[in-house]
Amino acid sequence: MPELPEVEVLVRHLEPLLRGKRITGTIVRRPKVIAPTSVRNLSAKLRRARFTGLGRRGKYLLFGLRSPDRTPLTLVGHLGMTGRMYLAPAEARPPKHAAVILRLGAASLVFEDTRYFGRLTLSTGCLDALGPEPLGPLFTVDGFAQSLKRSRQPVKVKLLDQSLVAGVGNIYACEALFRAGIAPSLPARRLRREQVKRLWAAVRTVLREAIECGSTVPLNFSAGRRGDRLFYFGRAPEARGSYTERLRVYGREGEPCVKCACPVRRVVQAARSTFYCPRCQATRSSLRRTGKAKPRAD
DNA sequence: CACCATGTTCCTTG
DNA sequence: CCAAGGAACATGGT
Repeated sequence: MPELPEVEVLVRHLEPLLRGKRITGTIVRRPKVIAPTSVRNLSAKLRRARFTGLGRRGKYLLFGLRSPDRTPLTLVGHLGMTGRMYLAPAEARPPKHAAVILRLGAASLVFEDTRYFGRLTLSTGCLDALGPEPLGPLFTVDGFAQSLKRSRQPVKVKLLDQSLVAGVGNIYACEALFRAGIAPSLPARRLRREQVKRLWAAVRTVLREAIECGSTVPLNFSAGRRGDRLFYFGRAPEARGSYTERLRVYGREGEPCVKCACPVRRVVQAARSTFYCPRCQATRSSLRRTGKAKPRAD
C-alpha cells in the first residue's frame, strides 16, 4: 500500500488511535525488518514508552514516542511493497506474516508484511537522503528544475529517485507524467521550463487528489486477503470514483487513453512498468516521425 | 511453469 | 563520477 498518499492516509488514521497509548511489550517475529536495530535494543527502548504523535516523511511513517524517563525517540516505519499496520485486539491470533507486534494493553499494533520488504526501526538514517516533501514549501519549481537539469536519466526514472522528491512511487510517477503530457522516456535535462512547471504541478495535484480520495473512501486497514478490496484505497470494481478507476494510465495497457482514445502502452524502465499514452505524451522526435500534431496537455 | 506486483539497495558493466 | 541494467530481498496472485 505504499506510496506517499497511502502512507499519509494511514498516518492520519493511526494518529488518534495511538496518541497517548503506552507500549507494554514488543514482539519481533522477523528481526530483519527492525534492522539495523537489534531485538534487544528495540524492546528495551520501547518498553513503557508512550506515543506522542505520528508523522510522515516521504513514504516513511514516523512514530513519536516518549520513554518513561521522558527521553523522546522516533520509531521509523516503511511499508515496503506489501506492508500494513493496524490495531487489533490483543488476544487476536497474529497473522501469518506478522513481522512486529507492539502490545498496547488491550490492543496491539500489528505490522504485517507478506514480502518483508518493509521496516520498523529506531534507526533514522534512511531519512537523511530524502529530498523535499512534494506537498511542502521546500519543493519548489526552481529546485525541481535544477535537480532535473543535472540528469540524463529518463524523467520517469528520476521521479522515482527519493532524493529528488520524497514519496513518489511507480503509480504516481506514471500518473503525474500523464497529467503533465510528458513522455516518460524524455531525458530529465531535456525538459523545457514550461514542462518542468507542469510536471511539478502535476506531481502535487496527483498526490493531493489521491490523499483526498483515500480520506473520503471508507478503508479497511486490517483486512488482508480476498474480500478486502477496500484496503488499497477502495478497489471495489463497481465503486465509482474508486482508486483504480481514478488512475488514468497506470495499469491500463491496451485500454483507450481517457483523453484521446489512443491505446495506452506499457514499457519497462529501470525494471519497473511505465504506462503512458503515446499521443498525449509524445516526444518531439516521435511527433516528427508520425507527423502528428501535438495534443494539448491539461 | 510462466509472468506480474505500490520499494529499496547493492552490484556490475560501460 | 555517472548511467543503465540486473538481481536480490520474499511471497502471492493470475
